[in-house]
Amino acid sequence: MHSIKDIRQNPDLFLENIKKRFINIDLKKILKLDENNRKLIQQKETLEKEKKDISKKKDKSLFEKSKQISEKISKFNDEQSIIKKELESILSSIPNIALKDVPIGKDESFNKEIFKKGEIPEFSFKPKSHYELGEGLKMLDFDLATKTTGSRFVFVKDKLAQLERALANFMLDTHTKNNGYKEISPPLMASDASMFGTGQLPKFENDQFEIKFDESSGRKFLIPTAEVILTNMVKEQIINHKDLPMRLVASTPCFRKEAGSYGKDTKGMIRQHQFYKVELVSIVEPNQCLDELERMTNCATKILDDLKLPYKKIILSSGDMGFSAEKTYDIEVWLPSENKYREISSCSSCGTFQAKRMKARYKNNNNETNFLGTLNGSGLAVGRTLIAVLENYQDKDGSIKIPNILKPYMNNLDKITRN
RNA sequence: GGAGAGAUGGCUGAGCGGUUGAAAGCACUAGUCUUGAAAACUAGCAAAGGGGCAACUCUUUCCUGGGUUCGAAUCCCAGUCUCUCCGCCA
Repeated sequence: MHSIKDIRQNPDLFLENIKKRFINIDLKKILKLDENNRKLIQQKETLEKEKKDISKKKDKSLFEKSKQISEKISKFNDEQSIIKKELESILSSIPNIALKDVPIGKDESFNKEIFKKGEIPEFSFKPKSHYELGEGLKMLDFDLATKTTGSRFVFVKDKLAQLERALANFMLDTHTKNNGYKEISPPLMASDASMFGTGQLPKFENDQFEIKFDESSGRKFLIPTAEVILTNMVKEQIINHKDLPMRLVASTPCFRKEAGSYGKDTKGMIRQHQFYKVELVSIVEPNQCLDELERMTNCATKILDDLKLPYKKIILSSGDMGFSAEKTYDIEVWLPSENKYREISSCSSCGTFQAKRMKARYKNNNNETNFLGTLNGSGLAVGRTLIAVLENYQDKDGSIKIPNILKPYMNNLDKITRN
């Protein structure tokens, strides 16, 4: 959320930044609302002062006047709160501003590659897709999921289920032991306020699964990513700078409607309503955001290095970035069957954008209270990593070699073959 | 599901109709002392918003929303959340 103060003080800069995002914002309307809002506040405060003075004097002859003032105040109050609400609703649906080094462009075609790494495997045969491999092994079952649940779900069975768990555990171990992240096992549902805090609400409500509770309780949503719940751990708090940075990692299921992607990736488990993801979240002083983003991205790519999976790192263009991000790196892993790279991680700095929505602050060493910086990144998407392992480690007979680093997690199994 | 208790500043915790933005303690910051540190002492220390070039000043805020009153952290109503005990249950 952008603060109206910043917009008021520097409308041109703001307008320019908004253009980079290729969205329409009626800046004039915002400024007009702000002006009216402040005018009403002034009028209201003058009356409030008057009223306060009367009650301090305790002069009975003025009591009647004070009553009249109260009525006037409540009129101004009503008027002002309407304007304030409108102003806030506009402000809350404006995305974060892209940083200077973010390539400008309206969609993913303007994303820029930073580097490629790893050896693309050569096959003496035509490499199969992960779902052909998984179904061949009888360890991925999409039809069964359709029967029990519906489309975009999958049963992972037997050794592949174990492999999926091995991947998540390997990632968690790496991030906790080597990268300084604290492991969290969080709730998988979040309140509407938390969803607002990280930016899923109000604009992207259609992508979220809402859970029906008893009528008296507040709205709750299945988390689309652990980012929501981990980031909101500092919501409405004032953190001591000595406790920063906070680095959190969680392996959780994620739930997404994928509303806007009908017909996209309908085959296989690339795009599911439910998938496991190991998520990294960092809470830092705002001036540390960019350094932390590099660090976090390195933590993510290290997993791929260890798994010996080929990947490339790209920086997203201004138009392709998520709502809350000011700068985003995507990591894309090589999928032989598609003969291209596919997203497996996305690491973003959100600057103070989410913190302002969450009212998450910290005291710096001058004892001043400021908004925190927040970052999030996948480290990595477990389901897609499973896909990448299947496809990159496949043999001609449809069996899957186990990456060396995962063997301790797989009882030293070398290979997954059909039973 | 039944019966109670509570929600106050970064934290703990007083206040229960009138300079209370709010005692006290802890934490934090600065200073004195010390070779340094600790301890002790002294001082400072809430947030949001408005006005002003600024010094500064005004308003709001004691869970949320209503109400009573000239005046509410304090009284009344509704709601949310938390805790304790009993029951039920993974």
